[in-house]
Formats: sequence, C-alpha cells, structure tokens
Amino acid sequence: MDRDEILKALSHPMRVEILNWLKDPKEHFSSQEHPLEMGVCASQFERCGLSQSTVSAHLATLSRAGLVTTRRVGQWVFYKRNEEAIAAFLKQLSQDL
Amino acid sequence: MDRDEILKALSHPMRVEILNWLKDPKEHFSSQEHPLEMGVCASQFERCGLSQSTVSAHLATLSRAGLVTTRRVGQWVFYKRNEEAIAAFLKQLSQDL
DNA sequence: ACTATAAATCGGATTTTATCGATATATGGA
DNA sequence: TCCATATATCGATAAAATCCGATTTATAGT
Repeated sequence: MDRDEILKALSHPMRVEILNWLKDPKEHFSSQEHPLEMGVCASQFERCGLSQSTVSAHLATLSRAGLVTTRRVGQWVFYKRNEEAIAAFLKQLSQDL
Repeated sequence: MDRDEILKALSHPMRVEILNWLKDPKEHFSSQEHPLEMGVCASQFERCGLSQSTVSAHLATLSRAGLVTTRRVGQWVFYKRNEEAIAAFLKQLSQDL
C-alpha cells in the first residue's frame, strides 16, 4: 500500500468522483447492459464528458494505486472499488496525518 | 473545508512530511531558539533540503488548504497544525471514499 | 536612516499532469 | 477470415506543479 501514490491518485476530483459513483452502481449505472455484480464497465464512466482515452487513463491511475480492481470479461473490463485497500488507506492516513 | 484542495495539498510527499514533523515539534525542532509553544518557525523546514522559496511555497499551500495555522511574531512566522481542520477532513474523507 | 534577518514573491527553467484524436490491441461474432 | 466493439496506448499540446536564485517586503535593532 503506497500512501503517497494513493494521495496522488486522489488529487484529481474526477477520480474521487469515479470512486464515489462506484459506491452505488445501482444508482449511477442502471443503464448498463451487463449485470452490475460484475462491476462497472469502463465505458460507463465516459458520462463525465471526458474522452475515452482520458477516462481510460484515470481508471488506470486508480487501478495502479490499488483503489479499484479490474476484471476482464470478453471485450469488456469491469471495475469495482477495492474496499479493503480503501479502508487500509483511510486507517493509515488517520495515523499519518 | 475544501476537500479537493486538501487532497491536492497532500499529493506532495514533502507537505505530508511537514505535517508529520509538526506532530511532535519537541522531537524534530528542538534546535529552535524560540519556544516551541509558539509554533515552528518557517525556516526550520529548510532542513528538508529544498530552498527557502520552495519551502515557503509548500507552507503556503498547506496554509491555503487550512491544514496549518500561522502566526506572525516579529520577523518570524510560526506554524502549527490545525488539528480541527485535519480531523474534519479525515472525517469527511472517510465518508466520501 | 541604515543594516540585518525572515519570509514572501517574482521570473524562468524543467518536469509532470491532463487532455485529445488517432491508432493499436484484444475479444467476439458472422 | 473479416468486421465490430471495447479498451489501451501513442503522439502532441496545453496547463499545472515543482524548483531555484534573485528580489521585494516586513520587522527589529543600532
């Protein structure tokens, strides 16, 4: 768990918002064709208005920081929050700050 | 309390370290001439190896985010952690993340 | 008024980040 | 094999962050 890398990942509001959306997929991604239990499909996040490549980069940043997990199913990649990592980070930060 | 501004302020490891040093001034700044109760003098942080102007900029970033308080006494400026703000941020982040 | 010290600000060089469109890669289906 | 779709990567550009030395500003003391 790299605290500084996570803090950098969280320093862009859109990435924080993506994590937020993932807290309640039913509310934010009900339009998704695939069952939400698999996670949220990468393309779903393009609703934020950024281009596909930019969204992909933000998701990669979150993934590198360990804040989300990814699962490839066919041509799709599904994202879920990594609750353990997020909780561990919050605990660490509470001690560090 | 601007969560995103605070997250940006924390996205640089040196600024996190400065906050850490301020947790225990007796341990890290015993060399300071002024009583530590006043806070830690800005110049003390130049021990990190960065220039005076760079350190000043980092301190300004922390101050703008509200993570530290400043108190001018004569020609010196003393810094203290803003424990209320830090606690409020941690609480907020625990809810948001 | 002059000097000394602390801190902030300025100007500029360099690096990193953010963003896009275009292209490449991976997968699935016909 | 060929085409369509989803995602990742590339190349370019613009913006922001980082850092420094030099200067300015604020304050104190002589």
